[in-house]
Amino acid sequence: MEPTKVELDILAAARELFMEKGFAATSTTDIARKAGCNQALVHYYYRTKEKLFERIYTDAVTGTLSMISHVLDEPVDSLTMEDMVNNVIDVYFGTLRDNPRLPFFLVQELLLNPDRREFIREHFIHNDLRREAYSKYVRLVEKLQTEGRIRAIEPFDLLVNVVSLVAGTFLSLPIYAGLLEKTPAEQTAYLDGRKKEIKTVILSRLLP
Amino acid sequence: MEPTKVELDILAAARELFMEKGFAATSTTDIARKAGCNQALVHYYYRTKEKLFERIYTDAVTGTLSMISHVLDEPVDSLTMEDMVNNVIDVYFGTLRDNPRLPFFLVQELLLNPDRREFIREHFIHNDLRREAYSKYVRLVEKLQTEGRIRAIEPFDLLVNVVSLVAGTFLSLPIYAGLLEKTPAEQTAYLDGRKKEIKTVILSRLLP
DNA sequence: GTCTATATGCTGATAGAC
DNA sequence: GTCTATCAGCATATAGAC
Repeated sequence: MEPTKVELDILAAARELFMEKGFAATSTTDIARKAGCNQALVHYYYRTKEKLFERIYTDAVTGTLSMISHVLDEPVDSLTMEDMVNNVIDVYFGTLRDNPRLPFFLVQELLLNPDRREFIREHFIHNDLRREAYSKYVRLVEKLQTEGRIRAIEPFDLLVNVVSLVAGTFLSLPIYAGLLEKTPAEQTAYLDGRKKEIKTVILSRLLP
Repeated sequence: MEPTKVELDILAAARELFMEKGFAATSTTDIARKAGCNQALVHYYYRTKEKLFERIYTDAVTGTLSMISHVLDEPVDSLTMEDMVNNVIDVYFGTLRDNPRLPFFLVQELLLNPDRREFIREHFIHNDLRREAYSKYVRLVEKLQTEGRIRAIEPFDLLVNVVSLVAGTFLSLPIYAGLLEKTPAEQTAYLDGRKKEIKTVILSRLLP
């Protein structure tokens, strides 16, 4: 059955509020107000606040994974390491520019609610899309290493490095922007500077 | 006046719970139960949950800053860049090993509650201890750069790089340990591996 | 200082009219 | 499908006995 307009509005409102204030601090009344409907409708469509959250969480995970998977599908033989690193960081940055709180949201709710871990394990760790994307990625890194195009590195380490640096940049953005009172133009300049710096860091680590 | 034992127990219980579940999901009843006293006592000593939180937050910020400041006081002329990077990362890792959720906690509550930003601004951005530590740090980086011991880099970028990589490691630990079902020994090995990798990354970026 | 009792308000969730 | 009305439960915070 086709989802109602209100149904989608509730989903969108909930996503924004969960990202903004976290699961615990968001009430179904907040969600209804933002969606422009009655509080009872939130429960009519999604039954519980928990189920609504799970829907949003899995959507976010799936979206992130398909984004990553897509980047890894690009051919690599004709590209320099510089181009490859550029592509990956550009795509990652582009995605987060539209949704800066996403990595924080994903980690946050994983850390805060132990009851939620089992759920996340099933939908993330045992996720076919993720398994496929990750083994594809590992094969690529090992190939580049065998060909002598990059220095020795554990694929998992490289992944954590990139994710940490990019996510850390977006986490530091509200500190930089909010606390140091920077203009939007300065924020964009900050992100561009960080992007360039991260490329330098990763290339310095990888190149022989 | 000397603080009571119960007063300190409440503070410790609140700190653990805020770090574990976040501000919103922690109730003063939880805190009282963990501290082994009555719920009314929490309010008797700290009046509101918010004030109790602010106390814990400033303590955490001050502790982190004095740790950083202390590392920067070490003499640098007789040290190689390798030694310097080793020292900083070792100290940073050591601190977080005892308190892995600290960086997450600090960022989390800054992001989630806009009302809290003004408070954090006063106690963090305009904090004398922080100003002193940061300008000390900037002078050090500029000195090393002038002497040609490191490549050109913005001091703020280097800071964000190190913090992102180390914090990212501890954020990825519960994912690595909790979701992938790793033993404590494997977790220690993971942290040691990450520490070595981060030193490699930072040195690759810095050395000419 | 420490307790019990309680006030007041908001929460998630449901029942039932339309 | 959408609303109003309402439930039981828990939250923070305080009053007042001891």
